[in-house]
Formats: sequence, C-alpha cells, structure tokens
Amino acid sequence: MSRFRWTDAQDVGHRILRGNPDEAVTAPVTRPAIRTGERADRIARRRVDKFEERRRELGDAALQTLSELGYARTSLREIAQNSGFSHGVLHYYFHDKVDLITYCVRRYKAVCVQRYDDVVTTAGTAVQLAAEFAGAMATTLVDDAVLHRLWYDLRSQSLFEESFRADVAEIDASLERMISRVVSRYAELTGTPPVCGTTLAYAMFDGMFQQSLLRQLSGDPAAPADLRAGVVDMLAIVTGRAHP
Amino acid sequence: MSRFRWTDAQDVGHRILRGNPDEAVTAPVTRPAIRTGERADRIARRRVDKFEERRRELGDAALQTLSELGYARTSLREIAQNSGFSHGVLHYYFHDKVDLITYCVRRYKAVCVQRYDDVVTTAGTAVQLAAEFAGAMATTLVDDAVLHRLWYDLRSQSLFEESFRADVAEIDASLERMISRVVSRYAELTGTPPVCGTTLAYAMFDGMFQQSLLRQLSGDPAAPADLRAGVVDMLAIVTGRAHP
DNA sequence: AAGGATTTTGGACGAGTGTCAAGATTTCGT
DNA sequence: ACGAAATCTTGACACTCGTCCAAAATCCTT
Repeated sequence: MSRFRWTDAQDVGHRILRGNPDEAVTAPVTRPAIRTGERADRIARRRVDKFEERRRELGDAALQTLSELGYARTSLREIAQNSGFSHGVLHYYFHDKVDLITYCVRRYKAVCVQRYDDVVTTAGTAVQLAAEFAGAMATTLVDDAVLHRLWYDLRSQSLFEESFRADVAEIDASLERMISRVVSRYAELTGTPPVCGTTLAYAMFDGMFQQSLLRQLSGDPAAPADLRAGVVDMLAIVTGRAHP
Repeated sequence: MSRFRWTDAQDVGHRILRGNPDEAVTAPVTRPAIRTGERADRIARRRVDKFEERRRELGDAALQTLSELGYARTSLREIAQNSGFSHGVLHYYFHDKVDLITYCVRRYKAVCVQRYDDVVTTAGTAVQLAAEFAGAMATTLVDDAVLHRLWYDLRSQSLFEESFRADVAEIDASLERMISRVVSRYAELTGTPPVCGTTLAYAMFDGMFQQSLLRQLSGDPAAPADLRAGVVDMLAIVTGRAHP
C-alpha cells in the first residue's frame, strides 16, 4: 500500500525513506539474512539516488518557473508543464507545495554560492580585487537577473511565511560570509581595516545590488556599469579610504 | 445605464468621471444654462469627494489586509471583509485588482512620507541629529513593521509585474530624497562632506533597514537597538568620519 | 519471460479566485 | 415626500488552485 514516501521526520531535514520501513526489515527469509541485507542495501541506495535525481530535476523546473513568474503567480501545474511531467507527479516527489518551494530555496543556495565561489578571486592587489569583484557582480546582475529577482521575492515571502525563514536566513548568512571574505581580503591588501562589522557591510552591498537589479530589470542600460562603479566605491568606503 | 465609472483616461492619473460625460453636456434645457452649470458643478464636486473618500477607505482596508497577509495571499473578498462592505463594491470603486493594488501602493507612499516627515528633525548638532534619526528609524521598525514588510513585498512584486514599477520607483525616489536630506544636513553639521552619492547612500540605509526588519519580524529582541546603532555608524561612515 | 514494485498519468474533488450583472437599498435634489 | 440617481448586496459565472486517487505504464529482480 501507499505510495506515500513521507515520514514525519521531514522536519529533521527531508530524510527520505522508501516505502514502509517495516517492510524492509521484514525481508523474505528464503535467503541468508546477510547476503539479502547487502543486496537490499545496494538496491535501496540506487533507488534513493534515482529518487533524489528526479527531485533535483523537478526542483530545477520549479526554480525556472518561479524565477519567470514569481512566487505569487507560480502554480504546481505550471511547474509540471515546465518539467515535461504531468502535474500529479509533484506530489509523488514532494510532500506538498511548501515542501517543494523549500526544496527550491535550498537548491537556489547551491546554485548561488557556487556562482559566488568563482568570485572568490586570487587577485594580488587591492585595485585588482576590487575590479574583479565589481566585474563579477555586474556580470551576474545581467546573466542571472531572474534568479536574483526570485531570491528577493522569496526573501520577502519569508517575512510572511514562517516556513521559509530558516532557509532564507541561512542563505543570507552564507552571502554575508562571502561579502565578509572579500572585504577582509581587500582590507588586508590595502592595509586599512574595515570601518564596520560584516553585518553592516553585507547590508550595504545587498541594498546596492537590489537597487541595481530593479534598474536592470526596468531596462536601464547603465545599471551594470553603475553597479560596477558602486562596488568599487563601496569597498573604499567600507575601509575608510573614500574621498569626497 | 452603466454603473461603469471608468474612462480610458485612468492612465492619466485615475481621473474619475461620474456617469457618461456626454450626458453631463446634454443637461436638461428647462433652466438657464449658467445656473444649471454652477449647481451641477457644486453637486458633482461633492459627489466626487464622497467617491474619493470611500476609495480611500477601501484602500486603507486593502492596505491593512495586504500588510497582514502579503500580496500573494490577499484576495478581494478578504479585503472587503476587512472593510465591512461586501466584495462586489470593490469593482464599483476600482477598475480591477491591479487598479486597487496600484492605488494602495500610492496610498502607502502618502502614509510613509508623512511618517518620515516627522523624522526631518530640527536638531542643532550632528550627534543630536544622528540620535534622533536613528531613534525614529528604530521606532518605525517596531511600530510599522507590517507596513514596511508590505513595502518590500510590493517592491519585489514590481520586479515581475510591470504595472507596479512606476509607482514603486516613485516611492523609492521619495525615500532616497529623504535619506539625502538627512545625510546632507548631517554632513553640514559635521563639516565633512559625504563620501558617496545619494543613490548609494540610500541603498546602504535601505539594505540595513531591510535586514533589521527581517530580524525584527523573526522575533530578535536586539533588532531595534542594533538598527539604532547601525544608523549612527552609517552616518559616520557616509561622511568619512568612521574609525575602525 | 514473468510478476511484483515503482513510477507516471490524467481525471476528479472541493475550495477559492476575479469578475460581472441584476436587483435591493440608500441618498438627495426637487 | 417623490423619484431618479447613486450606492451596495447578492448570487452566479468561468476559471484556477492544491490535493488526492485509481489505473496505466514502466522498471527491475528473479
């Protein structure tokens, strides 16, 4: 019975159990228990892999749909259509809509930090670091505009929907660490320590990026260049090296 | 015929004409045209006032509902319920849902700038100005949290829904001017000119406020105090007076 | 190749949505 | 106080939504 794969342990991190756990224990006795256990383990692992793979696939389809339409206008049917499957399959791989969206937020983080990891430069001088970091920011502003738009949408949703808050906070923290690394390295290279804490620094960069995104999506052609200049300025300001 | 009060001129700023404009011109000829015209004008003005008054009333109800539930979860019936009227009346006073939301965004601006106008202080010293401004920020963070939450929600929506963009941009500009006034005055009092443009300064304050709001709504009791301190720091940073 | 488990489909469901129109009610100039 | 115009209610409409389920299709072990 029951294609219901969801345990009550979903709050412990979306642990997935195939079928009824009791059944696995009550395996057929026609073979030595040890060998059967090994085989069952191998098979189970393969199945879990396939299961996770499809989850990722559907999650990516959802991510694409969300970034196109925004949270308020995205329906499960639309997501399914973007995935090539029928709408019913979503409830086979995800508990419900909140489960799917939460999974997407987590997945977004993976995509996001990966992109930003490329930004962690190996620049030798402060000027070089500033230029590379600003360039990466401007590039992602253009290339991943719809993804960033989704991020700000979901972060706003988390102000209303408590279920999202933990994941959103985690992503925010990870972005803050990224900014912190850049600022620290920059300060190290210039020899002038930062004039504010990492939280404040992140808030400043985030606010600037958000403003740039609004302009970029509104079709302002100067948005990327202005962001690039803004980032350079901001690095100087944050290390107290700015001149009026 | 036709309770349809909407002209095609709604894009010129929601100009409202009562009934069919042609009918007004074809007024009864049993009286001198001039007297009839004056009287009609007086009556029309009164009616328009009443109409506008109810619009404001419904708009406020919508604003309250939106700030409670967020854009994605707010329905016209819920708004009507919060207003004490039936759901049908909304289409008597507003063209459609977008019209209503747009009206709300504009109305939010009125509420918002009014609150911030109180913030425009008459402080005599830089320290006093910083303290008062920071205090006002911290206060509104607590008192108007749900309203600010709505603002960030709607600003995110404007990234998807183009209809909102113009109004959102206008509010953003007005907030930027507010920040600009404070920073300019502060710089004037300290004698140290700002180290960045008003756009960058606004982005920084906005980012900080947004981060504080997230923490405030998550129940972090230190959020207001941290914002207060952050604002003071930020004023110093922005005028290049910060020390590591 | 068979047969059981897994995966996928597509339809049904009830609730909720925005919109509209016809009728009841109220307002207000005469 | 009358009657027309303005205002408000009510119910209906055509959708869309998330969710669930039985059956079909597919996979995979034996």
